Amino acid sequence: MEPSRRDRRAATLAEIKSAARRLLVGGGVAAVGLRAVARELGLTPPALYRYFPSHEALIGALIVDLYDELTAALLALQDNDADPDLGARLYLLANGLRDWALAHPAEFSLLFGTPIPDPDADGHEDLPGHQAAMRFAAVFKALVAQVWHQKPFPHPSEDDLGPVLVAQLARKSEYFDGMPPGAIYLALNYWTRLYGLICMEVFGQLHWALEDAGAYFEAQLFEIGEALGLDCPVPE
Amino acid sequence: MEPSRRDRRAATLAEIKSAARRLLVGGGVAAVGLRAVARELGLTPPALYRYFPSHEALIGALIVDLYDELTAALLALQDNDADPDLGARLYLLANGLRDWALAHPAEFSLLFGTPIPDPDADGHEDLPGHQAAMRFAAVFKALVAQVWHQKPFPHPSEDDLGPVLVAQLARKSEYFDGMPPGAIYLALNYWTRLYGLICMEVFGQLHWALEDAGAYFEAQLFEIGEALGLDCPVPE
DNA sequence: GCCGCAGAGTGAACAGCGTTAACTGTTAAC
DNA sequence: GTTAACAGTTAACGCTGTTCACTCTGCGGC
Repeated sequence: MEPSRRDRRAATLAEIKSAARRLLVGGGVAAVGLRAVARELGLTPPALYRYFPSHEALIGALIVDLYDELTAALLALQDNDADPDLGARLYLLANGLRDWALAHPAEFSLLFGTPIPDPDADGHEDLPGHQAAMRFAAVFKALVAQVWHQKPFPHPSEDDLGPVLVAQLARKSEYFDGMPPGAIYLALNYWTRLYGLICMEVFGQLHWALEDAGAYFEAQLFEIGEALGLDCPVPE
Repeated sequence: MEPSRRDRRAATLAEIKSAARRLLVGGGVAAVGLRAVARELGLTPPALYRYFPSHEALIGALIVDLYDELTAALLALQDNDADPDLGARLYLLANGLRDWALAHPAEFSLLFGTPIPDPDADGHEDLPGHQAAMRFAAVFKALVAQVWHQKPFPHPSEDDLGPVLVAQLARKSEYFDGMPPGAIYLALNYWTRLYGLICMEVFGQLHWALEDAGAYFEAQLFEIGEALGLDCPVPE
């Protein structure tokens, strides 16, 4: 059976994204040019406009794909190792993110590197990457919420945080499956520190102090896990 | 007295960098083009090659200037408010960095946003921005070291950190004015968390959770200051 | 079974980019 | 007063994303 017209279109579309990614890992975002992609699969630049309305759209599609791939990888990691201990699962997740980032620095840079300051644009919530990013974030959020609901961890009181911060955190209580502001604060801390740490390592900003940040990351992971009331496994 | 030849050269050089910065704040790094700068001061693009050997060099000079400006601003902040309490000074410094970042997001992005993964280049230590960045970092380092030497804060033992991490940290003991690995670890934490936090806020990655990260930053600053044994002033 | 139309792809072109080369004035120095 | 360095220009090259007009191919409707 010959490939139908739609199949052929889907196939070349996949080829385009494949070539784009190959260029990405080879030379960073800057190397993913319209002409370079076209050159890669032996056709002329305007031909790509049959598949993407612009260069930016191509990059956007690439971003979505990468987010989904990362999300799937993390979910698979969770499923494969069905440890009943949620702390161990969170530990696995955090390490999985770091491993992915270190194994795919170019892709990680595209996803998490300087996502444009975006001054005060309101309608920036429906740009392609945003939903995929939310799906990715939801993986961590879900697990942290599970941890909370299994064994609520000690968290700062509302008096400690102050009314302004509490009001903002409380607004996210629904999203965090009913967690109280103090617990959301700790969840936010977890993400903030994990994210910051991985970014700094991948982007080489820790290099001046530590040539191999692995041990430091491990120690930090233990610290931030502790804040969530779980004694993370430190597998020597 | 007429301006000498050297003065004129210095003047246009300053004009170039001024125009470059104007474009930077107006439209981000991408807006700082050779032709755009030339257009800004009414001359042709090749004329700029009398002042900078390449576009990259121009950006590099801009980076150095911005680092120095930021460093000077932080030092001035320290001098103006000569609080003898080192904790208060560190608090002031951290807040000063955040204020500068929020007031100059485009400049901050240029300095701290995704500084190229830079795979395994060895000779990247002498690129223009690096020394300026080190001078900037030294401001924080010096103050933290002062804090330590005034009143050594409790720090994790070498057994807690593990031999691998301790070995790496110990290598920086000289740079950190003789602080022990455990204390350097906490100093590194301070910088890591402060830096990560500000980046996330400026780059809008906290926006999904907090529309105004000020209160959150304040709370975090208190936390990370606590780790250095200082009870940070929580004003009002 | 032929027609027609949508889709895929091409070639030429445009505007903008960083950069280079050859050239023209001005200006300071010996 | 001559000379040489300097600031600046014009023209051009190769690169980028993008558009337009065009061709060719193959599937669907009559």
